[in-house]
Amino acid sequence: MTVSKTAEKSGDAAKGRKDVGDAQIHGHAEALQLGELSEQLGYVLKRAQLKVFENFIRCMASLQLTPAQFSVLLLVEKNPGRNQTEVASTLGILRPNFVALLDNLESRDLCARIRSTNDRRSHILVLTDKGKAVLSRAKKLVATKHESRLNELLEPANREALLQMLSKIANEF
Amino acid sequence: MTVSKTAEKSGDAAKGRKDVGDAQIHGHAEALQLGELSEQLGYVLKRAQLKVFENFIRCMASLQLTPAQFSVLLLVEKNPGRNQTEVASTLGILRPNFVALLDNLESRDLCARIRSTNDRRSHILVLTDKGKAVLSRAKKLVATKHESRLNELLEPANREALLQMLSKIANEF
DNA sequence: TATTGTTATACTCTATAACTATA
DNA sequence: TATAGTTATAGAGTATAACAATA
Repeated sequence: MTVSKTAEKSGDAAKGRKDVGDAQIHGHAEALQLGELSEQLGYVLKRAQLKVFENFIRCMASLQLTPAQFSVLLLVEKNPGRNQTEVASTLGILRPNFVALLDNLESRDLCARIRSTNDRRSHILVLTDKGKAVLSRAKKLVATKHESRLNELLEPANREALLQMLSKIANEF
Repeated sequence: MTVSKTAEKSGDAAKGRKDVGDAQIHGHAEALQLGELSEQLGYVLKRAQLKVFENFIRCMASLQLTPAQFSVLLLVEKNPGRNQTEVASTLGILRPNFVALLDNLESRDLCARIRSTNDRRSHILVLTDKGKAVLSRAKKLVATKHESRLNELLEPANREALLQMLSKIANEF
């Protein structure tokens, strides 16, 4: 919302000179001061989230899996036999919006809708063999390319603390 | 992307019973297992971010300020006299998308565009008196309603560590 | 009557190209 | 020629209402 994916240049910062004569003539080259913005949790959270998604998408380019698609595959693998409503609502996806997402995964033969015999209104979701194979490769990519990048930035203990705090916010805020 | 704003009920969890007979007949009532999803930084980050924005918007309802609008007011207050391109790009907002956002703030007399005398292509941005007053009230609302809520959840030291890790991710990932 | 999956639709955010006025 | 602000437009993501099939 506040933040886009490109446009990250952010100017070339003040080069340590005292006079601003150049800026007066040719325009300000100095980066703006973020001030209180850098203390705003929502702002920093949003920018961090965009960066992480961006990196995720880049790491998954060869498999063409978005974060949302990956989350569906993970959840269906862990909970085979659940219906669309259950899977969608667990992920916070509205049922109408889940249809196109599933159409995509199904058309790529990654997952399948099966009419439930108990309740013929329901579509039970399962991963196809190809879906399982792709998910397995996806997990490896996440581990070797995506998470490894994160581990360079944060200490393992910090990484765990970060996840725990974010979960707390997600669940209790 | 993976996550919507409503649809947060997430089922009423398993009630500690052993048999799943009821589920077999009337459908699964048990919550799905998140599994590896709860360890995915991107997933947790996104859900936390949505919760924080949701709360922010609720806290700001009386002033009708979105997170994006608040971030613009904060940045212009801290850096008066910069032009649209500078402010927008600092916030990661694309220039074309910044126009409507500014139109809105200007129509509410919160900020003003002033044609620069140095470079008549540029619009210098400043807060109006009303803009300063509204921003001041907004900051108080953020402190008393929004941040106070966060402080109930996290220890002050943890809050600072969280912000620092998120900044690191936002800037270096 | 209620629920599942679905369609249609609208609104917001984000992204790109191209115009205008200035430089 | 290049840049600032703007317009138009397209694409995601998200939201609500309503329908057919089934319970």
